[in-house]
Amino acid sequence: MSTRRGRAGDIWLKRTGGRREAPPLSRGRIVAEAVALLDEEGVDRLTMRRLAERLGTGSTTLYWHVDTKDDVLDLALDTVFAEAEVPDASGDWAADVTAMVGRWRAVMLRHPWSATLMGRPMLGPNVLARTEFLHATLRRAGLAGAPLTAAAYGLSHFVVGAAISQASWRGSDEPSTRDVADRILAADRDRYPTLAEHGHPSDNDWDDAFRRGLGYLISGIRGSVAEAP
Amino acid sequence: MSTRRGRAGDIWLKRTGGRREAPPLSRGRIVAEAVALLDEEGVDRLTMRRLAERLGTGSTTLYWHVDTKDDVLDLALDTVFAEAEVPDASGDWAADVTAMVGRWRAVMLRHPWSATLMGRPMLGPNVLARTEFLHATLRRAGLAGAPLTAAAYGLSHFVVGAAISQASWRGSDEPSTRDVADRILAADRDRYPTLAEHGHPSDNDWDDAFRRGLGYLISGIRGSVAEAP
DNA sequence: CACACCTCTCGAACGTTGATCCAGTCACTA
DNA sequence: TAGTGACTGGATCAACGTTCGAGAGGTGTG
Repeated sequence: MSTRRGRAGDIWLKRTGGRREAPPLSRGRIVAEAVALLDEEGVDRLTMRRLAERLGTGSTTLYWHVDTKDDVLDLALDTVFAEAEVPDASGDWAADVTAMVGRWRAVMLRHPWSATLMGRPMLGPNVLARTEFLHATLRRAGLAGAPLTAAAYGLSHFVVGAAISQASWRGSDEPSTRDVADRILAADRDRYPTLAEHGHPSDNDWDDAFRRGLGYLISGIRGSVAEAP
Repeated sequence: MSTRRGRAGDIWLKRTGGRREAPPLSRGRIVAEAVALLDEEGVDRLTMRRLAERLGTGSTTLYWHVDTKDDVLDLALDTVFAEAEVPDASGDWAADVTAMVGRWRAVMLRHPWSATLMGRPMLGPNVLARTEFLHATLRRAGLAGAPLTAAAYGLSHFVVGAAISQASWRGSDEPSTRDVADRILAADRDRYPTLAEHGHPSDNDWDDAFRRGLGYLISGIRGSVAEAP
């Protein structure tokens, strides 16, 4: 008998290969799984334990790769923004801005949890790259200084606000926020006459309102660039 | 000796007066204290236990007046919006809108937690009343149908986005988000040239950017009303 | 006076969470 | 063979939102 460290047969319990059989846990795998979990179950179902379970590890293992749960959220948030492709610069700044902002919005609607997470500083590289594109494009349009800042911020505020509003509408469906809202407006029709008259938006209405609203903003920016070139 | 129910002397333990000595716990008192707590310590320090402690009651008592913690947040959120006074309608719709939206923003900056809570459906009476005012004012300006919806939504998206962005900037100061951002931009100056060039906004810059951005939006709306009256 | 009833309070407790401690396991090097 | 550094996870902690059920106080009814 050779000297043994463990019980006989537990070779089969040991992990195989030069490394682990599955790709070893990494920050990247954690974040990717977090995004999947957030997409499937929403932001308040994301638990370190549940996340670890999906990854096939112990929950405490995650803390080797990540400092806190907030870090996971920050990383997940920045990750999804990579989906919003940065358009090539064409000659038409308004078209470029519209394309970028539209994709940005699409990403947030595809991952509704991302909209609700926007209350934290967004300093990830993907977010910054897209903000940089906005600034650069507006600069090419002839803006600079305070007007440039205002235009870039205005556009991003508009997208963020739009995504949050729409996501919060669609997020909760028990017993369908729409019904609740309808009942409120019906009950106090005299208090909110204009609101009640217009009813609540369908998905198409949201898209249309977004396009139009963005149009207002861009035409306002264009006006300011025209009058002081 | 008269017949006694309790032990001798425990009169002093009983509460005095026809009712409790302090005004009895009520939904209103709970919400008011919640707002105070949120203002002082921020959103993730709001605990049912801490809230109850400040009210001098047991934590479980709150659940008689309120169903869940989310209800407290919803109520607190709507409550602060009452601070944004609804302006009297003047002849100038743009001025009215500017006033309303400016006060709305001021409220959210005064209660930064409110900005981060915006990811939930806002159906409280105070929020609705202010949204109604926006709609009604724009209607008086000559808008109707889809353009009206787009304009009203656009304005509220802009305010919400602006407040969230600014609040998230000011919210965390450890070790001052500004420093972190500066370091990131300094490290990757070549990746974010336009961004780095403009630096990060002071409070005055935020105000200025808000005013200008709102100006773009309103002038865009005005343009659309002029060309199709 | 007794009894039932409604409103309101709260201690104990349950299950879950984010996070820490520390004892390990593994591959690699000297 | 011993040692090192990268990585894992079981036990554990304090805190949380919420439920349960036992009550206290006031009001009404006979």
